[in-house]
Amino acid sequence: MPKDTFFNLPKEKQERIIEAAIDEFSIHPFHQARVTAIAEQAGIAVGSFYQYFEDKMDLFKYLMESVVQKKISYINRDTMENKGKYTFFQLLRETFLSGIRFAKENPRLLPIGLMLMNDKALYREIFGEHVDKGIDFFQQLLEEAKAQGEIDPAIDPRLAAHMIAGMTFSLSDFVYADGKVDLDDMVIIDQMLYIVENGLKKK
Amino acid sequence: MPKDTFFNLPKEKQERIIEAAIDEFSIHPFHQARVTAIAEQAGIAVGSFYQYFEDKMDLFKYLMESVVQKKISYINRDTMENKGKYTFFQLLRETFLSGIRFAKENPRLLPIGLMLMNDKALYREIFGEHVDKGIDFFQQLLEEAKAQGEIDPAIDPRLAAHMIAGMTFSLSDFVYADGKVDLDDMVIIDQMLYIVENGLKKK
Amino acid sequence: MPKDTFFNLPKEKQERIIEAAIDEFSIHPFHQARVTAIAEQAGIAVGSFYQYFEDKMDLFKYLMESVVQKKISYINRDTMENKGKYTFFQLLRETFLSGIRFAKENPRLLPIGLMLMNDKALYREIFGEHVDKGIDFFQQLLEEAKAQGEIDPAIDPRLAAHMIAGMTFSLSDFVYADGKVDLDDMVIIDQMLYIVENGLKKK
Amino acid sequence: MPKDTFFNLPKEKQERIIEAAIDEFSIHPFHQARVTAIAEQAGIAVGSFYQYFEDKMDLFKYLMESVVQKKISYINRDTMENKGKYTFFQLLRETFLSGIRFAKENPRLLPIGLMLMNDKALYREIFGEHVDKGIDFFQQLLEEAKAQGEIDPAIDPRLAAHMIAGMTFSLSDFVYADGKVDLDDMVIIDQMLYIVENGLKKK
DNA sequence: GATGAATGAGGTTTCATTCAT
DNA sequence: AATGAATGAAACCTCATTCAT
Repeated sequence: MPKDTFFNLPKEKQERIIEAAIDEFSIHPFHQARVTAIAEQAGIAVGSFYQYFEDKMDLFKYLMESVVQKKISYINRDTMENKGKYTFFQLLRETFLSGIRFAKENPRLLPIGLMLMNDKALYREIFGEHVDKGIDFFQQLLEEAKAQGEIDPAIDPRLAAHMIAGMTFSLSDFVYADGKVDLDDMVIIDQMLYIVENGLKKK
Repeated sequence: MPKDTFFNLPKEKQERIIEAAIDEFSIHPFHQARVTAIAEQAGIAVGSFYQYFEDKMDLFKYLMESVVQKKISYINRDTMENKGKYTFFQLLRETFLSGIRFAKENPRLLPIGLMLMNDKALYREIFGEHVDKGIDFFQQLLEEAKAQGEIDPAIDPRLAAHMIAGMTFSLSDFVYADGKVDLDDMVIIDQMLYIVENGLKKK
Repeated sequence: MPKDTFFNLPKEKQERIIEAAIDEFSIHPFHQARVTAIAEQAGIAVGSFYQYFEDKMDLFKYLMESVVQKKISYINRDTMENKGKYTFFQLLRETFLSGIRFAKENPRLLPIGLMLMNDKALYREIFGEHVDKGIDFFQQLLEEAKAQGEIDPAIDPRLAAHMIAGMTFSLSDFVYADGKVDLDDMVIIDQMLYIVENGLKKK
Repeated sequence: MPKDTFFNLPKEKQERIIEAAIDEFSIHPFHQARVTAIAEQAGIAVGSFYQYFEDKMDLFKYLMESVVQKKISYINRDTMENKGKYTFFQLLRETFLSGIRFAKENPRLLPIGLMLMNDKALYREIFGEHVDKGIDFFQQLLEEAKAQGEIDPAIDPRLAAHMIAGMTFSLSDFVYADGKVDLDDMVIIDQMLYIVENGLKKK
């Protein structure tokens, strides 16, 4: 956790530091990211950095937790409130939509998350043992949907959850990284869902 | 490229070095991986390392290119020869199967690939600007299949290619990392294909 | 020398700062002692510290000089006033007694003094070139006693002074640090003096 | 323990490094001593330092253990072999003599030992919990001598041991630090012993 | 070719001191 | 006077790479 001194800073300065950190961490994996670079970019002295944060890891953890919070809030805000009213595929649509919006509005966060995902040692240090929450989330949705008869009974929910979770990565990646795309978001989502829906729904 | 001295080494020694490198790079991201550790593990002197390779990057590039070659060869060997005889979904099945076999037989390569995937600066240094070959590959298959009328004409091939490429990651991940699985590989593949096929095929 | 601002402080606050300093310096050698820790412990801001003292050394010097003053006053108060009435060995007894009382009442000062004693560079910076005052003190007493015929004429006063000064260290150390002791202070002193007296007195 | 690389070095280079270390540690307390200064003085690169030693503490521990070994060897060589033939006071004389010779021949080691003595935390890290061996040594000698009837039965051996151990410090200090001395070593020793003997021996 | 010691740039972190309020 | 954030010079230590044998 950042020290109080950090939170006492004017919002604008907090922003600058966080932005600088995101810049650095989105280009370099954790161990390669340099505190000096962050401080420089943020326009503060290295010493100041250590007034605000315990150490490099402290900032990184804070960043990661913020990202998770932020991402969850994106989804929750739009989607979860109306969970009851939606069919599984409608929920999925909302979730994808949130995911895309998040990716578009925070493009540099994605690589950081991905790097973290693939440095198991680091991941564990930050989130502990528990595996990807996203997969669990989709699995539960799928099980409920299956119980409701929305989903083809032949389908294994955990496997399908893995696939869908993977797709959200592809999706984000697709939207912001692939230069060749000219479809607009809605169309992309609808295309994806069309495929997924046909793939999963009860016939 | 490794120096001639490396290729003049007895195969057995080459192997030992490559294995040691894979060990190290599969645990640590490139910049965190230590030349000394590789040399130690391989049972050679650090000085020798620099007789064989220009520097750390030289070895890493070589490794990555080998992996790509190896992965392609896995797929080619079993699949591509019979490309003409298969339907798209049969080809996909073969491809997935090869992918799983590759992942199972070379489990330590996966994390290396993933780390690389997400360190854009590094990725570019090694593979240049060109994006993921896998996506291009699936896109081409899909376009051909669409032309043959196997695929729902409403589907955008590039998007679908992205999704499928993403799935191969999920797949590998699922197969060897998710402790909860007790399905055997064949069943997993069939389940996945069942979903994909329903999602994509012409109705 | 502390600045005027320090002496203008309410006594209670001065005390708090001095106590905090003693705490810190008795645990860590000078260079290891942290100004921040002292300020924290004293409940003042770091900035304030520098309103009161030129720098860390300024406080330390002041502390050391106070200690010397205090120690001398301990001895003087009880002993020196009656210097004329006592024999050398009685004086010595009083001095030892004062020393023990001082050590018991100010246990944290001892380690500071010892550390200082052994960091010659520091010692010189604080007390200049002049050597241990304690030795001079005992030497003078001894010379007077020798003149009075109390002391064995074969004895070299400076050497004996060194020995006695050394003993005061052992004594303090013995009294408050050696767990195995169960003699009470008086007995210890008397034992020591018994030895010293037999060693020195004219036969 | 230094690494093998250190012991594989030519003796001359080992010497140079040890000398440089003694230089630095005899001027500055452990935490203030700079690895860079040692390396510079020894004419090696900082990196090399870390090829030879685990870290600064590693070198320091090695140094301290060497000192203890060396000091013990000084005493043993001359004294302990003939332990049976000597009276207590003769043994003491030999011990003092060894002590002085050691101090004269290794003048810079003394301050290091003293600094260590007074940084309890450090002392414990290096020698563990066990208290000053010197005191135990003298205590045992005293008890044996008391049993033999050499020592005044009124004397408490532990207290006397403390005093004598303290004297060895004063002694070393006296010999090499006090500019005013012009007595030669033998005379000093004899003077001291004269006092001690009169103080302790049975009447 | 093989070895492993030697090198030194570079990274993180600490902390005395200054500064602005 | 009081505050506590800001500063930046060091310090320790790592490790890719070079060098000498």
